[in-house]
Amino acid sequence: MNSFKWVSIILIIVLFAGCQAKRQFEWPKVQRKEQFVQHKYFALVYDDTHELAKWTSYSLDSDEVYPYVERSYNYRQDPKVSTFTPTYDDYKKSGFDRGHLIPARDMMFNELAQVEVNYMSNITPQEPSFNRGIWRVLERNVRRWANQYDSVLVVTGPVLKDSLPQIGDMTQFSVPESFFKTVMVYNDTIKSGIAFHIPNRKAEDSDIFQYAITIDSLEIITEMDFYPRIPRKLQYVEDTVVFEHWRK
DNA sequence: CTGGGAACC
DNA sequence: GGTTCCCAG
Repeated sequence: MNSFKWVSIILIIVLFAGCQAKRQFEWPKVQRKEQFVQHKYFALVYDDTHELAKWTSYSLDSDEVYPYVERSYNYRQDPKVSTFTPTYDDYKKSGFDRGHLIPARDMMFNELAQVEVNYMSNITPQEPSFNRGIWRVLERNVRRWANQYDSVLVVTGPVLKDSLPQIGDMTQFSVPESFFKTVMVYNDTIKSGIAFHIPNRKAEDSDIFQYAITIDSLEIITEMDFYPRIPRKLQYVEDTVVFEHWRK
């Protein structure tokens, strides 16, 4: 009886540790003092000086790409962000799109996902020609890769730095000069990563691969550690881009 | 909520 | 033409 009790406890600890490791693998390293928010379908860190998310992280599986619910335009305050975020009205007549970091289209597999994706913490000011142009093409490719590889891990964010231009009436927030996205395929068959760094303006080149870089290079630009739990032996996933894995 | 625009397949 | 980013009213 006693040994059964101990075996149970150890089993629970091992299972818990396993779950923790698996989940943590999905998002970048969280620094001290950062405001980390965990929703059901994605995680983010909110930057209170820029009043934007510093990064968002989610996984997209092939069976989530098919839309089951309608697209919502109900932009609400993120209940899990303790500080006040910019409002819907702050973007009115600003000349910028309310651009999603995690695409609304990727969270149409159920109602809660669609509610969460429209929280203002996931919204950033994007030049319309950027958001509706090359950014959308990149997002469409992410869905293609999710279908192709069953599941992808995606980290998306604005490149935040000092002295960005500010907009907003109620809440002042920064207008990023560029955005990034990392995509990681990590399963038993294939392990491969790619990053994109694209200016927040009409793209000179419509080919997304002109903006592709290694995850390592993006880590230098953003001063972030995107996949802190990746084993040392698999470092090539971050320091190389195998374009054949990503091109059609 | 409806209509329309732009970019890109 | 269809899809998917949106905005304005």
